[in-house]
Amino acid sequence: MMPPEKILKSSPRLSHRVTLKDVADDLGVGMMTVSRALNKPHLVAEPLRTRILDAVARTGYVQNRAASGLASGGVPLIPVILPTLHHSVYVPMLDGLYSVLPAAGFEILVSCTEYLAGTEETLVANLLGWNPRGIVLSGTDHTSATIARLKQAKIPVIEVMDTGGIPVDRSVGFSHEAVGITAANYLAGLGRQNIAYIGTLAEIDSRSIRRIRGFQSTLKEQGLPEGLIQSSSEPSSIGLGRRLLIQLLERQPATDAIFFGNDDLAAGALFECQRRTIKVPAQIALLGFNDLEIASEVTPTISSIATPRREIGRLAGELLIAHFEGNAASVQRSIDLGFRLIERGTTKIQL
Amino acid sequence: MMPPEKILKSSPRLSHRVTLKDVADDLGVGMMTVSRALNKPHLVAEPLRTRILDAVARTGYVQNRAASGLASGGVPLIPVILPTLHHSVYVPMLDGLYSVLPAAGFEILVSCTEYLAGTEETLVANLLGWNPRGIVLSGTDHTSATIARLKQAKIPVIEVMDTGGIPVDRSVGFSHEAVGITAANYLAGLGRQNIAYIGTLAEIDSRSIRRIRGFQSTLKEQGLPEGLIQSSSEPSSIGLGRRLLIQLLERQPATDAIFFGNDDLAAGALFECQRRTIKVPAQIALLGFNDLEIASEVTPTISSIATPRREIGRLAGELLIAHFEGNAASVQRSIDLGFRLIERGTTKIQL
DNA sequence: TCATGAAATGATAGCGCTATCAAATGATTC
DNA sequence: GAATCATTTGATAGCGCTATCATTTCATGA
Repeated sequence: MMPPEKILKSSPRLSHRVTLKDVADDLGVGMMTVSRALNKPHLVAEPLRTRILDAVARTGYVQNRAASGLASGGVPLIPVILPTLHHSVYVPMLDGLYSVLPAAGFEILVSCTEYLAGTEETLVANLLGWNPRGIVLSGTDHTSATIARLKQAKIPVIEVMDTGGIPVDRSVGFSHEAVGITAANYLAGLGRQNIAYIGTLAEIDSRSIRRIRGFQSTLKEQGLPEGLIQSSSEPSSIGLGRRLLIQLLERQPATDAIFFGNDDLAAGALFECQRRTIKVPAQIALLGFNDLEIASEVTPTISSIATPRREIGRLAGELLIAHFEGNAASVQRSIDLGFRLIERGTTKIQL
Repeated sequence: MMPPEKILKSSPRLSHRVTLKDVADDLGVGMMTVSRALNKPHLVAEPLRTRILDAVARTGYVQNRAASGLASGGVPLIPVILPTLHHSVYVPMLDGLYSVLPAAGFEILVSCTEYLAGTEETLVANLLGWNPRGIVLSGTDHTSATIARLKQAKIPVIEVMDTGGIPVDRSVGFSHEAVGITAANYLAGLGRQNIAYIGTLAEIDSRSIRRIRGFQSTLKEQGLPEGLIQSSSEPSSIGLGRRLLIQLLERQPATDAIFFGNDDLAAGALFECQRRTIKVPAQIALLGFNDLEIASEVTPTISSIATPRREIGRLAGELLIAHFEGNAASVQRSIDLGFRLIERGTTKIQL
């Protein structure tokens, strides 16, 4: 009688996928050679390499990323945590990242916090579970648990869009406080007396807070009354700009200049002014932020503060790559790419 | 003399991360118990479970997703492939997915093809390498290699935004051809004679092609001249709408109605009409598509065809979950959620 | 009292890949 | 022709986790 066969423990498989071994056996070569032909082609001699790549194409083999990531101790992945995709502010930043990272072999994984407190902490923990090679976050305000985790991960961390705090590792952006200062100085310089701010999350979002801080302190310096803040926790949109303008004018009908947290808000306010036949800029000057497309397409065109979002993304990507190539040490921790005030029709009578 | 010690092969580690074993040893329990406490808490008795969760929090343990995915034969991940994030058309669809998938334990991984041919094929291959539990694609046009891979993966595939082709597995969307028919019938019904189409990627994007097909065939039925098509390969934007209008009017100054491939194009065209003091809708009627926010915020408001993008995303997510729970068999393969024409100021004089 | 089985926990074997080292092969030099 | 070295390929041991089965514990009833 035969001895009882040892029953093989079978691990689950969603379906029998073609594995490295299948390809290797098919050609009668070692698994490592196939692995090399795919990952480090220069280490495999020409005739074999071609045969292997053919076999890969023929069998439809796809690398199992989980296995690869486990074996090599990390995944060529860069998670990017954004506040939201509901307005297009962060898309150019993503473009910047996409313009350099994929070419260097990194995949980008986009996630959004939707400005919800605590979301970032969970996201960071989850994303670090992938063992990514680096990570990109928005802003420099994070819970201490998040900061601890990021430091523990020992991977490059790039915080984008803001240079206002102390970076965990490196930051690339611009100073929101300086934006607030520039806006207030500019509007005050136009001779405006009652300068207000319309934005979202004025007390929650740290970038808004910094902008408002710079704005208020400058108004004070200029001997002007403290600016009214009209804010909402809704995401920024044209309609919201319209509604916040209505609310603001109820509180302070004498308002003669407004700085906005985003151009879509400014556009909404402009539309509402036009509806009410309030003359812009004669009666109220409007200054937007971010230089979104809509600002230069409406009539009158909306003055705005242009932010180098695409460049921020690109530089963030380049810093990561520099880090992986081992020459990042010399770079300063916080890189300020500045911003640019663009004077258009809503603050200046166009000839 | 001691025998030469076998030198342990060391695998690389980006940094010593806390592992399951660390947590287990710390508490003097088995690894499986810790794993269970995290993944199937009901299988671990109360006092121990709490101790384990405490230890996890204390040590900052994060599950290694690659190891977990490898061991369990798949990752609770749903990749979503979109055409682009450069306009906000697809964001509500994402919202819909986010409203159901994370609650059911799935992570969402967003990627974009940017309408580049071949990108989708590469993306699908890469993404399937994660062994995801399901996948969401835009549209029903894919290369045969992509279709083959998707079928081979044996996971649910949901194609969203379009019901025009034969789905690989299931599709949720609406008929772009019906949109074109509705638009043409509506504008013809207003008595317009020279009806044109302004859009992007008119010959490349299959959804545009289908819309145009329905549009042209309906004009023909109505005994109207073939509609002029003014198209560009740039991404849709306000400025592009303005430029395409200029080009169109050069080709055919008698144009009295235009159907647009997206509302931002319609807005740009409206702005250009206003600049040229062309009366809208008296001289030219404008009909947009997608009912983006800008359509209802400009003056006159832009008539548009509203598409149920959020619902499409939500339903796609629900179909996936139904599949995982084993009760998807009864659902029809292609679900048409329809669309709605919204009559506003650019096609109808408002009282 | 002891069988009986449910509930809780643990030991073990891979998942599919890559790092590492060993071996084989070929090229080069004296 | 042998020694030396670079190039190419292969065998093996994990990476950290979970599925599976084995074991232990404990309540239950005859």
